[in-house]
Amino acid sequence: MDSIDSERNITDKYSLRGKVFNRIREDILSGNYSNHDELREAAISKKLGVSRTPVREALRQLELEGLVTIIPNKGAYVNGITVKDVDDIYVIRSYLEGLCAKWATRHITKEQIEALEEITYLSDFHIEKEHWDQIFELDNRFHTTLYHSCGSSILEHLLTDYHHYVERIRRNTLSESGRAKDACREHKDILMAIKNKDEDLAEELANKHIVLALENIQKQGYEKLMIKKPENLK
Amino acid sequence: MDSIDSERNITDKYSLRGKVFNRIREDILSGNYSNHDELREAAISKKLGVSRTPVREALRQLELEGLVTIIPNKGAYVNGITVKDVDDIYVIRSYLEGLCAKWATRHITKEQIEALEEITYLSDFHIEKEHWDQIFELDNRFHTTLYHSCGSSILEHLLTDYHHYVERIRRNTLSESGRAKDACREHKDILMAIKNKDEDLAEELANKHIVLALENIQKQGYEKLMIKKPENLK
DNA sequence: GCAGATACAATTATATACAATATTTAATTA
DNA sequence: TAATTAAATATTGTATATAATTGTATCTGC
Repeated sequence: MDSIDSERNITDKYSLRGKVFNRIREDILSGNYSNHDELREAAISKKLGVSRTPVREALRQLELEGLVTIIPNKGAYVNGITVKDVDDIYVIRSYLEGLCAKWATRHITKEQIEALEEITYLSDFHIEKEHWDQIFELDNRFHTTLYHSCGSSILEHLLTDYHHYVERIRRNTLSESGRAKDACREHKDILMAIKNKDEDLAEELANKHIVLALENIQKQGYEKLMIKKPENLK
Repeated sequence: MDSIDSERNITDKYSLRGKVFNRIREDILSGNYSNHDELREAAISKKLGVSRTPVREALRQLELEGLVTIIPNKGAYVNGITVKDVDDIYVIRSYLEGLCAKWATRHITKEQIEALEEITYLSDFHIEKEHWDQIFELDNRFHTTLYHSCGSSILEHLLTDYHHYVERIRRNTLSESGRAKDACREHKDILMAIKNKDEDLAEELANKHIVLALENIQKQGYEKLMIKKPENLK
């Protein structure tokens, strides 16, 4: 049940192009395509029952996102996400989530703090019950709320992108290990530092939170995590 | 003479869409459009003498880049770059350029070091002669070479994007102040740290390099820097 | 004069048609 | 047979046509 709203913006929900974009993106990130696979417009449009136009637009966007490479007059090719990419993204995220927490300390509102408190509170409940979908959903909401509270649309945009990029792997780590409990503990610590207006501590803790997440992934081994999901594509 | 190659990839040079993309992007970044201006497909395609298709594809890409907001079935609107955006980008860059220098220390090749040495050497010459175009060009090359040498395509992609984003403002600071000389000095120090395999120092210096650049911008005042360029659009 | 309905104009969204380019296959020649 | 060229085929690039949506102005009834 991929229930979290993967949409990057309103467009995606209402336009064909948005749906095509999300679909191809999802297929790449979840491993339904292999690296360097050729993405033929006609084939995709036929498979999805639309014309080539929305497919083209989606491919162009995916190119900008870095998930697809387009060679003019030749074709579009999958830029699969490698193990090294995941490592790099986590390190980059560790820096930026730190910065985000720091800025959030300055800009966060009362309402946002309360939202974060509710999230961590609820997380405890679902972790106890091992409701993996809800745990993942809440983890997402914690981070995106924090991104929004930092007061920088630039940083929010960037972190949201990366967060999404490693969505699949994050979902797996949260459910297939004891990571969820630790993560929730770390969330609470970060939130406490923010509430105490200690921006340096908030930065340090948020940074460490991502470093620990990466270490957890590495401990589990990537093979298990980046496995192809046997989705029925019909 | 906007001579530096603004192309993000090969596509841009050969396809209409790429040209349209670069043109609109350039117009937004240089202030030829005002914030929240509506970008009508028909008008742009007519102005540039192409059909609506490549214009649409370009607008979709610019949406992903964050420079344009698209409201479904309504229109595309300019997301101008604000003073706060510039500040944020510089702070984000300071973190990431630091990380880049750190990684470069581990992954840089002999040839790349030599390229960087040549760049700083040449810079001295052109700074002496106040050849602003060449100075800017060399500054670009120093940074992009460093981005490439860090061994992470993800980080390279990201930094290249931001570098481009603030291109106009960077060009102005380098030419309208004594910043060029300082910047070159800092480049040399960073390079020296990398050569000495001191990754922590390299990170610190690269970080500081961007912080100083921002302080310089703030000292000059943004108004002067973000001024609309009176390009003749014909 | 105003609230709501309706028709019309403007604009985007998608589909289709056509053109340009690249790739493959087959034929031809040394 | 191997290499080269030419025709056929497939694929992308661009333009145009049609459908759907939104915004606006006008009209109607009160």
